[in-house]
Amino acid sequence: MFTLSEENYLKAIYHLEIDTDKGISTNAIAKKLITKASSVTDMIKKLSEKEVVVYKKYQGVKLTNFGKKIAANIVRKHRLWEVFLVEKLNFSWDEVHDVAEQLEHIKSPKLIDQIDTFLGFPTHDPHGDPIPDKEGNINTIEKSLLSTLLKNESGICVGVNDSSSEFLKFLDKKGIKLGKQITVLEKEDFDDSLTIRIDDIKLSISNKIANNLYIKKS
Amino acid sequence: MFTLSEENYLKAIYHLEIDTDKGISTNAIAKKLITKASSVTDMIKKLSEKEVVVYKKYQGVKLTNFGKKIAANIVRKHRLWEVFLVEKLNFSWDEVHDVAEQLEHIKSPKLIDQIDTFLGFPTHDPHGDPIPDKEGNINTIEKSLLSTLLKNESGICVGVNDSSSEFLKFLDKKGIKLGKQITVLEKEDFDDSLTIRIDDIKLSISNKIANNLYIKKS
DNA sequence: ATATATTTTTAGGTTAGTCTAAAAATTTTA
DNA sequence: TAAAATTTTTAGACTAACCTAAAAATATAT
Repeated sequence: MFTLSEENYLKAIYHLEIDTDKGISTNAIAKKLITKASSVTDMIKKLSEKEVVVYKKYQGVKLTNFGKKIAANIVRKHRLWEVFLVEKLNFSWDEVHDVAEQLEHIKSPKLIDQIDTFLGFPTHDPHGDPIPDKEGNINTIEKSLLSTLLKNESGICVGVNDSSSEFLKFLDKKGIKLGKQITVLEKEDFDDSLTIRIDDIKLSISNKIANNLYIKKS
Repeated sequence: MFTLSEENYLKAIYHLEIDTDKGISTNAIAKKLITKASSVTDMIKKLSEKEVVVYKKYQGVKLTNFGKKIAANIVRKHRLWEVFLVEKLNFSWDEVHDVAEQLEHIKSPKLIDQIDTFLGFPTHDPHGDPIPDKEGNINTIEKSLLSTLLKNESGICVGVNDSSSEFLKFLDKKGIKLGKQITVLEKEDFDDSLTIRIDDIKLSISNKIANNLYIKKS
């Protein structure tokens, strides 16, 4: 069994490993968890003894298969709870993160199975992130950052990169939601801003926004 | 804000205060929480500084009004989650306790409000215990232990005293549920066992069982 | 009322998880 | 490739929540 703190470390390493297959550095983990590198070193030793990570001094860590499974299960719980909050309890997509951070640590296999059933076995959370299955497998779909689309390309909005409350509220204000069709009408070389069409409305969005929206090209 | 451990102490004291208006002894708390008296003394000092209990050495503790409100809120969350598990997620009444012990510590006022709404503002949990309102008030109904009923008296089963999984499973096996009409047909002086009628079936039950079932007399 | 038993508190220690500061190793730069 | 910068680890300390053992206070029994 893993403590709350151990679970948070596993989850952090899991997320960091998505971008790379190299060892995850002590500093990267410290930054993600807003803690000190020395604390990370301590915890890594503990996780290494529990055989959820492989660790050699000064070389970062990698999750073992066992560690990956534990981590994916926490992510699974997090994302299922997010769906539950939005679908059943009228939370908006910018309100769910902090509560799901707590709920993901509840230990009850039956509970999460029943939540999954109750929700009809969802495959993605409210931000478009895939929900791992019980074995920890995820179903990744082909998606591109909106900023990488060329003029006249279009697709469906399928996810966000930044899921901070501020960014999500901004999207709400602009009428940008998952499932919407988006077409790139113009790209400005000057500041990399875009003009897009969504619901037959023209919208000008900055590069920062375009760098945080995922599109499934059509 | 209170730690998980502090919340568990507050809840324990809250439950112990139901039976008495005297100070709750260190030993009673230790027994309830399966810990040592010395640990209880330590924690009591901390709770006393946080002004949720009144404490004088060697005289036990009492919750302050503030402490009562905090404790009642935890109990409220526990019982609402139990209803949710039974009503929405197909848990049986003997499976909910351990999960609710975890869920009761989730901190999100919106979450518990929405759960309450989603469930249609239930007043009692699956074991017949009343759910405190947001201010911590509980609606106590007139109820008697089945063991105190006289021959030929009858009433509705409205609660259990012991909510251990073993006892609840035993009740399931005998067909005893909340809401059932129960009539006392015989009382044996010899061992204080009872013969009762439930669903037009005659049942013989021991004093131990009768001491753990609450009846609303009719 | 005094001796005995019980309860409660104190004193001092442990573990998990964090921290700061300094030492050691690695990486970058010139 | 040697010096400088950065990263990582180690050493030592802190807090929360627990523990054991002993001392102190209270309650019980003769």
